[in-house]
Amino acid sequence: MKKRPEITAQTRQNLIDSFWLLYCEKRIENITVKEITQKAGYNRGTFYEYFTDIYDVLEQLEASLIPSLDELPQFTIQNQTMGMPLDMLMKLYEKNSKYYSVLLGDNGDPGFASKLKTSIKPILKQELIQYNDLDPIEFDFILEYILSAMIGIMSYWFRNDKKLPAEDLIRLIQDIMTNGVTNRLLK
Amino acid sequence: MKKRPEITAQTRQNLIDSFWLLYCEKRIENITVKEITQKAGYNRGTFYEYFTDIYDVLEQLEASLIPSLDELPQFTIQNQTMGMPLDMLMKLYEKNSKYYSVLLGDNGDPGFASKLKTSIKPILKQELIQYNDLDPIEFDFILEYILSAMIGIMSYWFRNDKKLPAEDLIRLIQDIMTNGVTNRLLK
DNA sequence: TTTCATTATACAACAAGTTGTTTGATTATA
DNA sequence: TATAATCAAACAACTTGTTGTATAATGAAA
Repeated sequence: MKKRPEITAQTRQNLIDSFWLLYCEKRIENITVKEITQKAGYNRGTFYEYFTDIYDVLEQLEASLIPSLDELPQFTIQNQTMGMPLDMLMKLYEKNSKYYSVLLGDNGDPGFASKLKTSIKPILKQELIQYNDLDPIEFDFILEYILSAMIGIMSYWFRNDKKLPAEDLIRLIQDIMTNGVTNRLLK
Repeated sequence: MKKRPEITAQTRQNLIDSFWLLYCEKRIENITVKEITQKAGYNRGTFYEYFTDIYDVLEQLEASLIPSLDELPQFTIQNQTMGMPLDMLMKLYEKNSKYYSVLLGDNGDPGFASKLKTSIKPILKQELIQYNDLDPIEFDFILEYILSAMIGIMSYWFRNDKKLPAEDLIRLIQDIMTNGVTNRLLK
């Protein structure tokens, strides 16, 4: 198998691309193998040479979008001051916005947000753990809080065509994170 | 049709219940009408007397889980001090935890979180708008931030069998919201 | 270089299962 | 007894995953 990588890689990618076009339009459960292969110009059977089923396409695609530890921008308190994972997430999002805004949106995959959090948590943890003596459990909750908020607000930002200038958004989040949301809300 | 509401309401509920048992086990697209009606002890045709298709069941179920404006606990700055929507969401979640933890979980429906946010936002907005002079757009971002964080951390809490005592969780969130997350993280 | 067997790639056709609908028959209740 | 509620059976249309087959690129032998 796979003795002609240029060809199979191309076919694979064509199928993924067609899948993505459909995924942007409708829920995954309404996508058929027939549609994908027709759009890509292949026989339906060919699909099964590359994927076990439609969910396999999504999984493979998602896997390629989850940053591995070493390719994530290195994160230290020094270079990030307070920014926390803000920059990291921002860059990640920017780089893959085409996919992220859909996967993290209303018709996306709730599992993807989890995968993303899971991949980022260890990095933050490792760096932050030395600066506090929090109960590990409580620490996890705080991380979950931060990442949920960030992913939520970033998705909102992309969804709404970046109505707010990027600088304003960053300033806003940083302010909320350092001074609390209450102060900002109650003047 | 529907001249004997007691009976039809019961049937409807039985079908929804069976659907829910299956939904807790597997992805919605692998659920068949046959399975639902078999589990509930009805003929397959009966299903179509009540729902147009399987997604219709989920939609109807979700609709019953989204609080309407008037049934939401009234929220005022006075009685909530800083708590913001915390108590509100907490009670809502507690009341429907059986469904919320699944719908908001990894295999849930990403659209449900949106629906929930959309239903809560106006209430917060209405009450909070008078206490600040924020730019409306920025205001929306802050709301999105808060609700994403809250829903995220609450889901995490339920998913992990409430490892943290409820009081601790509430105190934690309130602290983060009033004093910022940074302070808590960096001792 | 040319030939030819190998095999990677893609295809067409298949059985099995689901969907949503329809028709007409059973219950049971009011 | 009239009819609401459910059931049984059958339907065409569609999707799925698999199997066996054709095409064409590859590389070793002549």
